[in-house]
Amino acid sequence: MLNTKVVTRFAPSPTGLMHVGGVRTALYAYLYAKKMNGTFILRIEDTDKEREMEGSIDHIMQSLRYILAADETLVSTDPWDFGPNKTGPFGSCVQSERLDIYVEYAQRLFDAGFAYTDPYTKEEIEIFRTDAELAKKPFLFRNHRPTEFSATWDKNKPLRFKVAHIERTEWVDEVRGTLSAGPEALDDFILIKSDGYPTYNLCHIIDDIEMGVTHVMRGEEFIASTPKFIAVYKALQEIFPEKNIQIPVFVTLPPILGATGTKKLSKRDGAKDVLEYHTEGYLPAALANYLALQGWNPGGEQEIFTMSELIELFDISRIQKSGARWNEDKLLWVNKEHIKLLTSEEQSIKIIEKLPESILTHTEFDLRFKKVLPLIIERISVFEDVSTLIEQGDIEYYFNAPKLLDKNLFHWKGIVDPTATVLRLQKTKEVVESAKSSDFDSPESTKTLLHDITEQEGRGEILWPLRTALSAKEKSTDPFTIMYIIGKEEVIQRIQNAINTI
RNA sequence: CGCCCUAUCGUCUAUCGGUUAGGACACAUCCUUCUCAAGGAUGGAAGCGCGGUUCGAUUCCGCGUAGGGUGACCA
Repeated sequence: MLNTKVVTRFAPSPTGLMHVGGVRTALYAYLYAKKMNGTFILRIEDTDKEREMEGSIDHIMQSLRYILAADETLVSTDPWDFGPNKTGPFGSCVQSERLDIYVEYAQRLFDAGFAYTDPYTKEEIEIFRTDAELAKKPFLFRNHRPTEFSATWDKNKPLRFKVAHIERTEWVDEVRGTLSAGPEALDDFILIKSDGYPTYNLCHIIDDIEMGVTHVMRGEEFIASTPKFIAVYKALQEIFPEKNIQIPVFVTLPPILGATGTKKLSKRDGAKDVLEYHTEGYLPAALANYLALQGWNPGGEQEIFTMSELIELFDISRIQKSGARWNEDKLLWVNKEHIKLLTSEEQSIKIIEKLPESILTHTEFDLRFKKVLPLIIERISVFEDVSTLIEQGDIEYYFNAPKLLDKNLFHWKGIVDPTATVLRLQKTKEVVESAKSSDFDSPESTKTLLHDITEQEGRGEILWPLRTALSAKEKSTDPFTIMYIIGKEEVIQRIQNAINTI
């Protein structure tokens, strides 16, 4: 009985910070696993001890926890079924803890004649390579393959895979269709380095087999080496017929291009550490939404999706072939749309945690905040924008009377006429003083309250100085809304302050 | 130099041989009784080129062209 359960994996090497390209690969693997009720594995490929970076594994885990927190059905804090902190039936998910397994496989490959000790030094190989280059010929190690092989594996030297059949390779990629490569793509490559560490080429295949991985999602940089991997699979199938080894389904993902240039996204192109998006207040659901659409789409015209919708709709056959350029403007828009999707409680929590004491301690805070919330929401794209609004004094005036008034700001269209401006403010104040409290029930009712005076005196003539008196800002929310928020008494006070200033 | 992949508005994309080639982001203009914001309306904007198959090609095929990947004791 064949086990048909889908198993996907994300297998980064801990050599630096995660950026959005890597996270998207993880996201697709996750979406597909969830859609198929399968298993998602986070595997750490840390066999290159020279390039490994301290703290990188932790950073990878944090990054995945951040973006996959978008999955509202997730109960655990860890989105992976198996990972560096959770071993599976196959053992550890960290390759450096699985070295024995690789050596065992390598020995079997050696015994079966699929691997041999590389007799050359690095320097000798380098000479072969430059010779080939000078002769304008492609370099193939197998042209220098020794004619006789030692009977025992010399572990002080690299172990090379011996390609059994030098021939054209053809395979099916779920995204690209039938792919093929000529025999030039096949060469003898290193399985185990002279330092005893196995290479990616060997480990990832063994792990995929041992972990039962059914679908391998990765970037197009791996297309070129796929014939080599297939050759290893074939050798292993021959050695271990009882294991019923299946070649996984290959799913090639298109590259994410930098905002400028034509190359794959890199740090040079402004690729940010994924956790920076966290710091900047991007919602996991928004980043997942945008990222999912960067190289895939379900057809149709909907653009905003929740994580469960993405899981529901995700479909390998609709993954894009060509690269997608990273567009931070659109990401910002997607985030804004997701902020709107939150409940007002969720929005409030995110905003309140950024507000200063001077606002939080206001006696009418709860009452006013409820009215202010939608005004803030329509002015932000990420929650971090709230901090900017605060710095610019765009929130303070909803709560506290402005302290510094610029007397030049009160004059409509810059026509400096203090007498006229004071007179209009005076008249406005009188209207407000005679108002009923119900006139402050909504922005519409305050507008009605001022209807007659604005008609008589002119809209700009009345509203500009009034709004300036209320907010002390050149640009702000309209006066009707501010009046509704702060109430009759405070409106009168602020107008009086303005009159006194002018 | 070899092997390989890709190609629709500025960007992300829809179309699965027949459409006035649609949507979104960005941009511009207008509306929304002052300024912003948000919202609405409108607009400009695309099938890389040449052949072939077909009654008909953005779509299928070939050749160019352009961009990209790969050819590590990296992954």
